[in-house]
Amino acid sequence: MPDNQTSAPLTTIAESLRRERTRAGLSLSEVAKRAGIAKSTLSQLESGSGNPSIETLWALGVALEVPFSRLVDPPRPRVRVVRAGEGPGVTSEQAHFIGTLLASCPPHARRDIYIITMEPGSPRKADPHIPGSVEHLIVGAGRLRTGPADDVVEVGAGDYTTFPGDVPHVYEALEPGTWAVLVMEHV
Amino acid sequence: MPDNQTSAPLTTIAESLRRERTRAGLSLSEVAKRAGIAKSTLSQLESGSGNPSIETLWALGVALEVPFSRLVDPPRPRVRVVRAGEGPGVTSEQAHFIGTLLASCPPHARRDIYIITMEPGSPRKADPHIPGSVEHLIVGAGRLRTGPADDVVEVGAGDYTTFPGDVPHVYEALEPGTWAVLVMEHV
DNA sequence: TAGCACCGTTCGTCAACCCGAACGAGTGTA
DNA sequence: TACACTCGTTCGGGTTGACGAACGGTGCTA
Repeated sequence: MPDNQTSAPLTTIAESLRRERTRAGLSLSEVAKRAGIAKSTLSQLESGSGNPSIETLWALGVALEVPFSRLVDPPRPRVRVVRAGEGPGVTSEQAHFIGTLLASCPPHARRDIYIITMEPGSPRKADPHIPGSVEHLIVGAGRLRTGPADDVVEVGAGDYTTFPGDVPHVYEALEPGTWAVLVMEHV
Repeated sequence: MPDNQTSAPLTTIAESLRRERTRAGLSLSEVAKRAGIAKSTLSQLESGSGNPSIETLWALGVALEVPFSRLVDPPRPRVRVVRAGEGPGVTSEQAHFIGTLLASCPPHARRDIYIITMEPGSPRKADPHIPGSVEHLIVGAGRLRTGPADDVVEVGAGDYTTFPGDVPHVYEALEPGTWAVLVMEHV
């Protein structure tokens, strides 16, 4: 049961609207015109005062060209790739030894460890797992195209990537003898 | 640009509300009371007439114990796969794809993921971690001597080993460019 | 400097969302 | 049969969201 219900959605929406709008490089007036709403309404929404209706927020999602859920859910980092040898924060260094923390474990999460081996050919399309699941992948050898169906990345030996597992995602080996460590995380 | 924006959200919300409510086995009155909204409001929403505000829909999401996004996103196919031959060992086999479950995660355990790279030389002696911790190691390349100080094993690329982490243990690379995935498990 | 265009905010007005109450229908019980 | 209870729907009324207009501020141009 993911408790993303705790935080008030209104402030999240306010932040998301302004963030997505500035990211797109659009003015408040322009977005309001595209969405077909009054710019005064959008101004109040971005200031945090207001309780928009679904249709209003939906129109804004269309105008900003972002999926609706991105406006209400806090912007979770989706696909993250750590290339071999450039891990964020070397945590332990001792004689000829380097440790890199790839993903610390959230409380009460469950992580199962797999090794997967693949050969080039038909890409494997994985159905979504239970909501909230996250996949971590470290390539041992070969090259691999993987990630959510709409956001695929290519990783090689030693690379690390993580992405949500509750959406359709793919695995496709690009070289013979490709294998990887897969850590499946359930909430 | 995922075009999940096309379908009208109101009918989707209406269906989602009724579906999630019946799935939970709750009456309309009960859900309305839990959400703190009038049951007339919920009745109109489930009938498709109405354009709820965010706070109203959020309260319903909390009452139904479902993440907010499930009420607005079209019901994604929640395929829960129970593969043939479940259990430790080969769990999934598909065209050019083999998945092997190395270690199923015990409940309420925490697992942190590291990549460690080592060069031959002086072996790294690790002090015991907190009691109950277990280390899982998958070698990406090279060779490695590791394990508790009194029970060292030698592993190569693609090998997996696990041993208790709450006793003194060692890591020693036997070849240049040795690296491995380390999953540290705390209870 | 005056003029213009656009920016984002604030102010009244209207529609509609949300509410409480009342209503008809179904079920179990004395 | 009469009663009590709960179900989900429908009906007036108040609060509020969405709208349009006007406002001050900024940058560009003649």
